[in-house]
Parts: sequence; C-alpha cells; structure tokens
Amino acid sequence: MSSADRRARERQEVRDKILNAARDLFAAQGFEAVTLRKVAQAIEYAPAAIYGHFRDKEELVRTLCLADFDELVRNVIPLAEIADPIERIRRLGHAYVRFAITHPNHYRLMFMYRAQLEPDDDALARKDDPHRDGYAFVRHATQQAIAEGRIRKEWRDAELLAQTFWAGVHGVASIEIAFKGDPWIQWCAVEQRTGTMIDALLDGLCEPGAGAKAKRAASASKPRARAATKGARR
Amino acid sequence: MSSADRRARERQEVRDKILNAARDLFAAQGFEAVTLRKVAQAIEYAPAAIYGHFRDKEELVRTLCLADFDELVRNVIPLAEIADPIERIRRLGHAYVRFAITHPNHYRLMFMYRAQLEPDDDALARKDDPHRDGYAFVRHATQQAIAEGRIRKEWRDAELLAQTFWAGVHGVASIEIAFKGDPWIQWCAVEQRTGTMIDALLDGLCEPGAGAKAKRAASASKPRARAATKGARR
DNA sequence: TCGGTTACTGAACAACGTTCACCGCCAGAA
DNA sequence: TTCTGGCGGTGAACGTTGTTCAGTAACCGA
Repeated sequence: MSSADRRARERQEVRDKILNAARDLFAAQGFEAVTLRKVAQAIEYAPAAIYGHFRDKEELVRTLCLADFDELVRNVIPLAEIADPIERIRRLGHAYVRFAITHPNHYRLMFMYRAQLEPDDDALARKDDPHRDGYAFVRHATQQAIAEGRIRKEWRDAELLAQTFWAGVHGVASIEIAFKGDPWIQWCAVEQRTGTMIDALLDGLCEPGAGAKAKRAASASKPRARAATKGARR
Repeated sequence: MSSADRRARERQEVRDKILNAARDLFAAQGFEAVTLRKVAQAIEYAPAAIYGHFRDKEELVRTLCLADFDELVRNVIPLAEIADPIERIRRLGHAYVRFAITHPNHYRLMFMYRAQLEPDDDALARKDDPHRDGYAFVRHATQQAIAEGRIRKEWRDAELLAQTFWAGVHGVASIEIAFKGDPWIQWCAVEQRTGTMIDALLDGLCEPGAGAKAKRAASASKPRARAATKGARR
C-alpha cells in the first residue's frame, strides 16, 4: 500500500511546513504575531487549509512549543549523571534560566501565559519519569538530598523543596523576560542574579556544611562575573 | 469661572465611569475580556467616546491597574515601621504574594505581560522613594541589613539582594497565578511555598545567627500551617 | 446673535480567528 | 474503463476586535 503511505507522508510534510512557518513568526515576535493568514501566505496555501492539520491557532502554537522544548530536555539529560544531588539541582537551575532567555516567547507561552491545558497522552506517558519530566527531575533530586541528610530538618518535604526551587529560577527567568531593558531598575547581570538565587536558596535549604556552601567555595576559584556588568541607567 | 470647573468635573466623571466599567470586566476576566464596545455599552456611550479620554485600550487598562496598585502600597506602608530590616523584608514578601493572588489579573498585566511602558511623570516623581516605590523599599531594607552586618560577605550588593528577593516572591506569585489548579503537580499550599521561599532565601543570604533564623525560631512558637494542606491529585 | 471649542456619534476600515459550501483529484471497486 | 467516495484544499463569508474620521449638537465667551 504505497499510495496510502505517500498520502500520509505528504500530509505530514504540509503539517511540518505549517509548523516551520509558524515557528519563524513565533520565535521572533511571539504568539500574537503568528497570524494564520501570514502562515498560510508563507507556505502558499489558503488560511483555511491550516484547520485540516490543527484544531485552532492555540493547538498549532502549543504543538510548536512542545516540540521545541525537547531542546531543554536534551540540555538537562546529561545532568542526570551528576551524583551529588545539590550540584545537580544547581546546574539544572542555570540550564533552565539559560533556556528561558534564549527562547523567551516559548517560555512566555508555556509558563507565563496560562496553563489550563489538559495534558495529552504523550505528556501523561512521561509524567513522573525523572528523565523526561522536568519537575520530576527536580523532585527526584530533592528526595535524594533529603535521604542523604543534606536538607535542614525544617524542610524535609521533597515536593515543597522542588516547588520552591522551581519558583526561584522561574522568578529570575520571568522577570528577565518581562522586564529586560526596563530603565526603572538598575539591573544586575542575569547570570549574577541566577547564581545568587540558586546559591542563596540552596544555602538556606541545606544543612550547614552539607554541600551547598562547600561546592560554591570550590567553584569560586574560577572567578565568576560578579558586580561586573551593571545595567546602565538611560 | 464655574462653568469651566463644571466641564472639567463632568469630564472627570465620564473618565471615572469608563474606568469603573472597565475594572469590573478586567478584574473578573482579564485584559482580553475588556472590550471597548462592552465598556461603552455599560456606560451608555458610543465606543469612540472612550478615545476622548484614553489614547487606546492599553492606556485605559494600565491606568486602571496603576490606580488599583495603591492598595498594595497601602498594605506595605505600615511595614516601614518595622525596625529590623530582615523582618521587614519578610513581611513585605508575604504581603506582596498575598496581593498578587487577590489581584491575579492586575498582577498578570503589570508583571507577567510586558513592561515596555515608559513611566509617566507621576511614576517618575516617586521613583527611589522607599515610601512610594516598592523596589526602592526593598533596596533600602537590604542596604540597612548590609550596614548592620547581617548579610554574608559574598552578597553585599543591595541592588543584587533586592532583585533576588523580588525574583523569589515573584516566582511564587506568578507560578500560582499561571498554574493554579494544574493537576500535573501536587501543589503545596501557596502560603507554605511563600514562607519557604522567603525563609530559605533570607537564611541563605544572612550571616548565620544574624537575624533570619532567630526570627523564624521565635515566631515558630505560634505554630504555622506547615505540611497541612496539600493539593490533592484529581 | 455669532463663532469656536468640546464631547460625542455613527459609520466605516482593516485585521483577526474561524466556518462552510464547494470542488478537483485520486485510489479502489465494479 | 468507468464510477464513486472521500480527502485536501479553496474562496468567500461571518462575527469580533481596536481604531479612525467626518459630522453634529451643545455650550461658552464675546
């Protein structure tokens, strides 16, 4: 049945063309700049043709975002090899903020807009798998840190720790995206803000001398860019 | 010249009617639900009449938001009396998240949408005044904490501390607003997440025994709701 | 009474997401 | 070979949206 195969392949090709055309618009200018008429014009189809491949604009852009989020997953996977859970969390936080800053429109849609998406089957399949679910990745690390006695006794709740850490890096990332270049505040460099957030949070959460501070002192030998690049007032 | 006064007063009344009609829509359903035609219908004017009072929809809703933010300012002003800068910051953080949660659409527009607003004269006038500029309030407190030797030597940069603390509470607030009720994650109570963020950050930033932990231990005599209300899976 | 300013109207415009009747083409059955 | 069903795509339309603009009625000072 090669004819049916060809039909399916052609259909997939059109779908990919739609996604690619939409990606250019979305990555550069965000959700509202993705106009079905512009996408259709870019691929030389009528606007209504898109509805044969996606239920509506929302589904189109969300599909696009989910696909691009694999890049974040690929960045995070190698971190799983780090034995020390605190160090693993620290590196994850940096990678997370870096991804958010290089994909601001993706990040905005997925984490700053609204979340009332019912997860599809694909997403449900990888839920709670630390290798494919970012939140589970953090929670797994916090669980391990608790088990190793690294966390202060006040906060031995892996769920709470994971949510707090995520909120911290999300705060840095989303403020950077929403307020980048805002002249009201004399912004420190975003890498510095990220490092301060992660280090201070881990210091506060960890048992004294149980990893966080030691690691930071060790990595302080290679000097980090601190207080170097301040945003200038305009 | 009472006639000119009356004209000005009538003009202000119409402007207020527009703002009030828009506020109802905005507070309940957010920016996109504020339709100029719906606003106009509510006050029994033609849609175009609004343009005699506001440059565009953006300015209308932003004016509305700025006015409502005075409530946050009023909540924060009494905190200035707290002598201890660390405790002051802690209380500010709780008030901040509480405001965000009770005004999710206001918060979303001001801090999660876009910030490319050029500040108006009124805003510029109160910039850097700790009593009327929220960010300056935090920075002033961090400066004082540094001066009192409460902050660890690695982080004695008031600007950086203020930005990190703000990012922390903003992270908790914006995640709560964007992900409230999301079944993917087994959410802890937002008060618990707020408290953990603030306490852990201050613990990590402060010199050991220089205030943060002592304060927390003291207030732990009146038991806080910890690990009590977990969001149940659905 | 006159002239000008002000506040508002009604109708229109352009752009958006989305729908729907139609149509041509191609694979498989008769 | 001819018929037929369905699939993919089209073109035109619908209902919204924000916004503009010429016109108008009321009012105020002269």
